Amino acid sequence: MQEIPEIITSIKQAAELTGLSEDTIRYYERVGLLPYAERKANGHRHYTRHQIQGILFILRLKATGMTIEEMKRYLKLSEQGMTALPQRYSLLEAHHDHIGREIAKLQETQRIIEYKLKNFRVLTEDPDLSDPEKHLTQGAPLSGFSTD
Amino acid sequence: MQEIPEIITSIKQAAELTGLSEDTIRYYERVGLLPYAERKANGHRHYTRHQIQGILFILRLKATGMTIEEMKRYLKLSEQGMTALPQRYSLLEAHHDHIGREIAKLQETQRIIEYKLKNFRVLTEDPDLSDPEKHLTQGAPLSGFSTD
DNA sequence: TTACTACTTGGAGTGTACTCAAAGTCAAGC
DNA sequence: GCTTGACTTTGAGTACACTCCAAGTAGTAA
Repeated sequence: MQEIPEIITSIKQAAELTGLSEDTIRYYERVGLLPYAERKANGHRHYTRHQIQGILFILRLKATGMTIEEMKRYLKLSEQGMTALPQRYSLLEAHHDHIGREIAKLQETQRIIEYKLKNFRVLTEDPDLSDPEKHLTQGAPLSGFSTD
Repeated sequence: MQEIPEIITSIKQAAELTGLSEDTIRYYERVGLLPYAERKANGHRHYTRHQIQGILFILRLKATGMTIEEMKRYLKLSEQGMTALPQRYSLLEAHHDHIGREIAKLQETQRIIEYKLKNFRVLTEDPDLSDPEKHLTQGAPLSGFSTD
């Protein structure tokens, strides 16, 4: 991660710091995920370090599968400060649980893939063995469709 | 999970067994993710247990973030049988790694959320504390944008 | 025979999240 | 003064994965 300067003087720089495209930053502003950015005399956007950190936090939420609308809801609650604390808490908690379930699903799929990879390895050690997916197809004929 | 019968006599039943909608099953067939399903005399689709298991495996891959095109690529390799084994292996391995990185990202986000939740709890125990997001904003003024 | 239900097809429409293009402004360098 | 480049805006277009719809057919039930 690079050092974020105190003031960010262009959308290009903001894009570089966040990894978003300039178009995406404008798009996020347009749909209300980002607040209307302040403009310089010539109309060009500029940002504070804090705003860039805000974008980076949004990207964290996004990476967890939050939609733009969900993120907007959360940010709106944040704007309301302490009064919306309980809502913010339960929203974050629900999202935490959601991520937990996501992780569990991914891990189970990883286990399936590991099992299949192990079978592939057996196959290459002893080239006379049959289809590595048999445990999934339960001996049914492949009929033009392979289940691995 | 319910028991899958040997033959599945309608798309409706296939939809029930897989959790997909009938439209989605037809869509998958249309785009080539599923092979052209056999038809009865009246033109209605029917399936074997094996084909349903194929759909269920596809759903596993899908759940890991594979696109339809990626799944098609993999299934195509599977059709080629043993000759494409090395390609299948490395494709699965790459996908396994991909999932691993996904999991790591999600876990990091979970840790961030846990940290924030902990701060929220401190707040409600002692209502005189300030913004729970301060560790993320590094004391910058909120300027209409909250980073949590 | 009529009604109803369950399917069929091809094609159009939807939601999400961008992504691109056109036309214009502004400041700097030659 | 002219060109170049970096931005601005609005609006249209794209990619993906469905989802819906209209028109038609086949089989069953009254």
